[in-house]
Parts: sequence; structure tokens; C-alpha cells
Amino acid sequence: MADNLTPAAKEARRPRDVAQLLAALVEAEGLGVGDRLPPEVELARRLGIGRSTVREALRQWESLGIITRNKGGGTRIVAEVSTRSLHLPLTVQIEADSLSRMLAVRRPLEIEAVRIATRVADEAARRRIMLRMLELMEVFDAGGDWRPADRDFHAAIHEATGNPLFAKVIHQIHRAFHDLYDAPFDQPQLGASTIPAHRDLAEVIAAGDEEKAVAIISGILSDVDEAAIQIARGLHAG
Amino acid sequence: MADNLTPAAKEARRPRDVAQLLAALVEAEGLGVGDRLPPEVELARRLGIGRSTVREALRQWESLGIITRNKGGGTRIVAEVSTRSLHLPLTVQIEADSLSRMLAVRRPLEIEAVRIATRVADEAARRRIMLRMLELMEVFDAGGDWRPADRDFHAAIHEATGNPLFAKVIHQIHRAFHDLYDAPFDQPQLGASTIPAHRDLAEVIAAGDEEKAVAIISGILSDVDEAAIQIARGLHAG
DNA sequence: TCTTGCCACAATGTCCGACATTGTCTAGCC
DNA sequence: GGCTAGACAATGTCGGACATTGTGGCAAGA
Repeated sequence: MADNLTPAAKEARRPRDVAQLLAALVEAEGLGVGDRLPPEVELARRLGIGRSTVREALRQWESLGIITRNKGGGTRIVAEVSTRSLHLPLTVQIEADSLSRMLAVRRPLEIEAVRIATRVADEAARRRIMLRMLELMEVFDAGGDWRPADRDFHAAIHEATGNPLFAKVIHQIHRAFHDLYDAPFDQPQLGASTIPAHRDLAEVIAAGDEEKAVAIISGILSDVDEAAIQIARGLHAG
Repeated sequence: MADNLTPAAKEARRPRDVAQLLAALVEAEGLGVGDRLPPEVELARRLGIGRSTVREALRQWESLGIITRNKGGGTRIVAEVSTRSLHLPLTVQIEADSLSRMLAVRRPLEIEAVRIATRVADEAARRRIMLRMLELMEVFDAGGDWRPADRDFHAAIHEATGNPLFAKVIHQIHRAFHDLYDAPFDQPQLGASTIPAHRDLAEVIAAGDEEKAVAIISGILSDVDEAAIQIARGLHAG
């Protein structure tokens, strides 16, 4: 394991030139999350470089999750971008049991996020969490696909920590799971065991009961992780 | 050959698919870390796509830390790449208080790693941890720079979990810290408060006392985090 | 024989122009 | 007023061209 320390030293050379130019322009323009970037041709014109070069820089940003590009629809900023932003590439080798490893890393993060959220959430954040919980209940009771609502609910908790890094790291692990195992959960069964717990979770967070919140999220994670591992096993067998 | 691959290329409009195509080719070619990629023109020819498209995929890989490109010198692979490998980009916004946010995410990971290591470490892993601890003691008593030994010690703990993802995520956060605040700790002072705790930590891990191990690593992290924040504050003031 | 300097080649960096594809918006129709 | 079709816009892809720079061969000299 110690033999793989070389990349850290080799990464002294960072090719951020064009990306830095773009970041400077975005900053000067005062663009933020949700705004649309100027078209590629205009970026090229204003930076005095070719469109291909602009596109490579944009591709870089896209792979870092800073922007999303839509053919014919323009480019939108989805993450904070500035000359002071930093990106951390993680390379994960996927193996047979990698899913349980990802879940093992996600678990303490989710728990800590709930712990911090319970401690520091202000009134507005608690209201957002309750709102997302109600939406989740509604979708679940209607028998629909409650996964997007579930994501929003947990995202509200992450947001309540005031630390976007939690959401980002957890989101990346989440994305990795879906990239690997793009199978639908057994929604009714999993939902029946976890959705009521979500309501309890929102309530104890609102009440500020840290220990109870940690206990509930632990139980939810155990159920979800078990279901995920079952799915992975099924995919592997099939 | 290229004619056979053309429909596949046409099917693959999205850049992620181009990257997947590249990964498949690299895998088929049996290329690994340290090897050189074929030239861009040949990649384009063999994949039946344009060179610009190849370049965008390569730029994506570069931003993920998979390859390094050298003008006139070719492209080299510096990280594992295959159709089964996964790359998680994390974009971190650097702000005045971002350090504390990074530390807030690292903390539960380090604690969970210690918890798991205490539970699952086998005899060899425990011996490695003890060995690293003894080396750390030696360097510290000699008054030298004990940070590399400290890193090795913690790496031994991460390794003992049997889950390399822990080490990777923590390592990236660590690297981000050093990229931002490249200042030396007040080593004697910080060492005096934490190094003895490291010896205790190694011993309770060897003894399998999970709760005690968690308590000790929590204390160490608190000391280190506090010192780090002091440093960051000093840099900001200076 | 070894070293050193030069030069051709190779590979990436950049730019341009063109066409294809697709989301967005608007004007006109019912 | 709502809906649809078409113009427009913006990204996706391609191929070619030249610039820049590392690599390696080759020959001259000590």
C-alpha cells in the first residue's frame, strides 16, 4: 500500500490554466449556482482562445461536477466555482465486495451529519426537513417512486449541517452506487420498513434529541444497506 | 476494424461513453499504471471517433487524476483504469472556514476507521500498527519531523480496516489541507500533547478495546484539529 | 568508447470551419 | 387560451492545419 504514494508528489503540476481563466471570468461576471454560462463561442471570443480549448476546460469542469451541459440548452453552473476552488479526484477500484465498503464509509458520514444537523439546525432548516418529510410521506402513501423524495429529505439534513462537504462526499458515494447497480429497490418492502422511521427522524431532529436521532438514522442505514447488498448479490448471481 | 467500431461510436454520444470506450480499449490492451497510452490520433482511428472527442475524454481523465499528459511526450497512466473502476470527483469550495468543514468530515471517518480496525484487525495488522507506533516514538524522541511517521501510523490503522476507501477519502482531505495550508505544525508542542496518546491508541487497538480506542482517537483529533485551525488563523492574519 | 550537441520525428496544444443534434422560444393556428 | 410547428440557439462531433515541445537517433569530438 505504501508503494502508491507517488501520485501525490506528481500532482504538483496542475494544468489549471484555461480553467483558471474561465473561473476568473465567471467570478468577474458574478455568476453563481443556477446561472447559465455564456455560449462556448462567446467564451472563446472573450477569452481570446479557441472554442475547442474552451470545450476542454468545460469538459474538465463537467467531470468535476461544477457544471452540467445540455446539448442545445446551454451550460448551467451547479456547484460553486471560483479561482479558489479545489477538487479532489478519488479513484475507486470496483470489486465484488466494494459495495459494502462504500456503505461502510457512508455510514459514519450520514450519522455524523444527522448529529450535527440536530445540534445546529435553525428554525428554517428544521422546517425544510419537516416539509421534505411530509412530501416523502405523500409520495410513499400514493405508491409512487419515493426515491427522489428520499434524496431530497436526506439532502435537507445535509444542508442543515451548514457544511456542504458532507453532502458532496455522500452524494458521490451515492452516485457511485447508482452507476454500479442501476437496479430499482424493492420499494414497497424497503419503504415499509424505513419510511415511518424517516418521520420519526424528522421529528427528533426538530426536537433536538441528538442521541435518538443517531439511533434512528443508524437503523435506517442498516435496513438500506442490507437491501442494497441483497440487490448487489442478486445482480451478481444473475 | 475501425468500420466495425463506428456504430458503437455513433451510439456513444455522451462523453462518459467515450471515456468508457477508452477504458475498454485500455483494458483490452492490458495497459496499467505507468504505461503510455497510444497517441491521440491512433486512439481516434481505432475508436472510430474524432480526435477532438478523444481529447475531451482524455481531458476528463486528466482532471480525475487518471492520466498525465505531456506535450510532445505522450500520455501516461498514473491511476488504475478499467471499465470496473470508478472515479469520484469532489469539488471543494475553499473559504475562510473551509478548514473546519474538512475536519468535520474527516473526524467521523477517522473514528469509524479506528472502530473497525479495533474490531477486525488480525495479528499481522496489529503488529504493523505497533511497529509504526514504535517508529513514530523514535522519531519524536529524536526531535525530528514526525509527520511522515504519523501518516504511516494512521495509514496502518486505515489498512487494518480492510477497506481501502477509508484511506483514500481521508487521504484526499489530508491532501487538500496541505494544498491549502502548507505550513509546518508547531511540532514539539503538538507532539507533546498527542504522541503519547498515539502509543495508548496502538495498545488499546492491540487489546481490542473498541470504546477506549474511540475515546483516544477523538482526543487526538480534537488536539490536531485545534492546532490546524490555529495555523490557518495565523496564515489568514499574516 | 564515451560524451555531447544537433536534428528529425513524434505527440500533445491550439485553433478554425463545418455540419449534426437537440433544447428553447415564438408565432401562428385551432 | 392552449397547442403545435418551425426558426433559432447552443452544444456535440468531426477533420484539418499549424505550433510547441519532449524523445531518440546520429554523428562529431575528446
